[in-house]
Amino acid sequence: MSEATMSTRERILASAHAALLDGNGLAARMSDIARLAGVSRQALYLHFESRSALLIATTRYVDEIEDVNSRLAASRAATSGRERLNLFITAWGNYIPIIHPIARVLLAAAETDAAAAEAWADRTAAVRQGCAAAVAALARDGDLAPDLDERSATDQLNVLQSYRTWEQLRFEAGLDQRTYLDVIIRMAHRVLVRH
Amino acid sequence: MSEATMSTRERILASAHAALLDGNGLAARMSDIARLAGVSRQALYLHFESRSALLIATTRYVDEIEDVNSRLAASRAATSGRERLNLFITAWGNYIPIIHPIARVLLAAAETDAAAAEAWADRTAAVRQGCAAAVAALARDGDLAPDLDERSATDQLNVLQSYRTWEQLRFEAGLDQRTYLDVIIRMAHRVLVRH
DNA sequence: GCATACCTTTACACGGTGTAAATTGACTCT
DNA sequence: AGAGTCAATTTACACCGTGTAAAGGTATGC
Repeated sequence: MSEATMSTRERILASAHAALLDGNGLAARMSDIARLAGVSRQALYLHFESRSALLIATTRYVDEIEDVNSRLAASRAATSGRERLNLFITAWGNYIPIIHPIARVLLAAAETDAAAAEAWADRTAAVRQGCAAAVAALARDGDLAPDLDERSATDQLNVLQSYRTWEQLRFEAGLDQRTYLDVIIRMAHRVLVRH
Repeated sequence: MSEATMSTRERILASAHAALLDGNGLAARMSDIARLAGVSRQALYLHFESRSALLIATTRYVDEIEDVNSRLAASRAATSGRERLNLFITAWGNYIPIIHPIARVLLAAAETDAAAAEAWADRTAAVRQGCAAAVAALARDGDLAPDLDERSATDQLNVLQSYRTWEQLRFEAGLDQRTYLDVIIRMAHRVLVRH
């Protein structure tokens, strides 16, 4: 889809995405996005109610063009619970870097904007469901640590898989993506799997 | 120390603390803090360079009145590495709720303010040191999981002990403080300790 | 040839941070 | 008592970013 054939709305979304990816993420004011899209700042408000609404729409847009669903679908095909755990951690863990730049800003907006907070909550709920499914698969195989109920196991896996944990390990601890995945897989196994 | 005998600077810090504790944490604009301290908004700028500087000073102030140092000192007295791990997790885990309201806002400010970011980095570095010490004590006892080097073990403990992990388990997962501590202690043992 | 949809330009209100300058009041030093 | 100094006050304003408002332009379809 070339620039020219894209609808204005799509161009705005693509530009919001680019602005968020680009340089420190600080350059994503409404006027920056408008300039990138080749449109007036006011045109943004014709398509989106507010900055928050635009950010929320941008996450959905990226989910779509990066096809988050089929990425995660792979893990559902796994036969064993352990395998499913690995595949889910890998699939989600490799998607985090992709939505990170948008999520970062959406999360900041959620601090003051209720709609953004709710949009964020939706996303985390979806991830939690994936965690719950992986835990259920482990339990079905009898591989879940015997002192854990599924709910608590889900909480624990969810923390390991969280966006914030990724941020800390990648940026504060300085791990590369491959090492991050290794570390989380190791932690998840030790925490969740019977041994 | 009564209101009257406190220096203006102290009254400002106490008011900043109160404003941050109080109601959603949203009511901590410079003007709110000034009103609480019974002082003009401009007086705040006589004592602190900027809002960020005031937030940073407030964290130090709270660290002092809550005596974070002696709280953490307890864990250093432990004889075994395992005991030290437990004591450290408990001590820090019980301090997080106390600084949480301030840290929350400081962290938000760090998004755009370099000084705030650095102040935050200082704090996390201090916690990391505590993690490293606990890991070293485990290693000394031969209780560290054999597939871990101390650096990676410190990263992993640090993630479990992080402010963000606490936030997620307390507020997203809905655990109470006691359960949070139990969960983290369990995870830390399974992740770090040889078995 | 007219309506409609879409976008533009210009202008402004609002909230919050930060700066500037002139003024007041109290305390100290000699 | 008077000068100097320090802390705080009042008032006013600049700046930035979001969001609103209104009026004008242009292409497309009927």
